[in-house]
Amino acid sequence: MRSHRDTSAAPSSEVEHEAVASGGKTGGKRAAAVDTRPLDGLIGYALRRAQLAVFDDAIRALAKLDLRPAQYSVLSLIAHTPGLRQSQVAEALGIQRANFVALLNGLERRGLALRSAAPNDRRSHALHLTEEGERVLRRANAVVAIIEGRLDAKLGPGGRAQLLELLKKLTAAD
Amino acid sequence: MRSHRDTSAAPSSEVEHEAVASGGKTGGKRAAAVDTRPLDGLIGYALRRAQLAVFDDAIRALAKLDLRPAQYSVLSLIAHTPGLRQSQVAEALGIQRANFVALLNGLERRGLALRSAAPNDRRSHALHLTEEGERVLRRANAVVAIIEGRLDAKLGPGGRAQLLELLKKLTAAD
DNA sequence: TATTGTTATACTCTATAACTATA
DNA sequence: TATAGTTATAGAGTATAACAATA
Repeated sequence: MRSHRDTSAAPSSEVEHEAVASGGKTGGKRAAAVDTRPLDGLIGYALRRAQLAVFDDAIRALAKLDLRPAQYSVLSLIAHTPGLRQSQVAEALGIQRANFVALLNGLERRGLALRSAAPNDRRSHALHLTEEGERVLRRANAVVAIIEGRLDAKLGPGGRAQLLELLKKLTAAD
Repeated sequence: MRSHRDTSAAPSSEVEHEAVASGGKTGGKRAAAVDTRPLDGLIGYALRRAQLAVFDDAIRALAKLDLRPAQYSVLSLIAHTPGLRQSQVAEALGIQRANFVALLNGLERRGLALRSAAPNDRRSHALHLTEEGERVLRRANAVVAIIEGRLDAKLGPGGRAQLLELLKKLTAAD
């Protein structure tokens, strides 16, 4: 997608507007990289860019199983604790229960998860994975392991533990 | 607009709840926290939760200036490098140039930024902040400084530099 | 009365195709 | 032909109100 841009060029604050008459067709008109230093030091900005970069990868990889990250997380939680109710899963993942309905409909329509009667409350549905759901989840777990492994390579030794620790501090309530 | 609900499908199999162990403690009105450990170790998941938590705060704070994070980042870049063209700013922030139009329209309508004639290319618009835009940006910078300061308190000494370093590694192209 | 699942709705964000005017 | 800005549109994601069944 993005063509490689070289030319770092010194971060001079003087911007040269002229030049590069750019009449050339095949030529070398290169877009000078915009100076993003005003934002680079912000945790919020760095966090957003990193999250987008990581999810870009994850979304593409999981798409091969026709799964989106949110669907994967739902399958994962249900598999680990069968019988969870919709509200519980939705709240744990920060999804409004109203929006969780369509998400679960999709998983159920594809035969990956199912709603069954909850034991003590006839308002609730207990959630379970089907055998197909378990199979898809296993394949998804393998995909995720590869993605996370690539991130480890980028982070270097000890990087994962360090990063998880720091992110946990940010996520904790005030 | 997805109003059609799934009437078919749903393997409607008999409700087979054999030994619905109910995950352990049934009863009790306390909302037992869902076990999210299957996800907690994932960089992707931790990154998303942290980003949402941080932005939740940032969105609320910037809303007092009627600014959203994306608008703030645009004002910030234009202020630092006046004369940037729309495509440059959009690409630097990972926004499609088509979507950047409405964003900039909003800033221009409010008198915070303006499009002026670009010197060498009559297709392009050079972007600048108005004086009001500079004023709003200064107030926004103060707001952002407070937010980032709160994050520093959570991260502890050295935490910011460490986190920025790790996030940079994740954002870098392969 | 309160809660669970549900529907409907609206608003933001994002992605893509196509147009225009320039280059 | 290619590029900058623009329009239109569609798809996800998200937030809120309201309703029926049940607690």
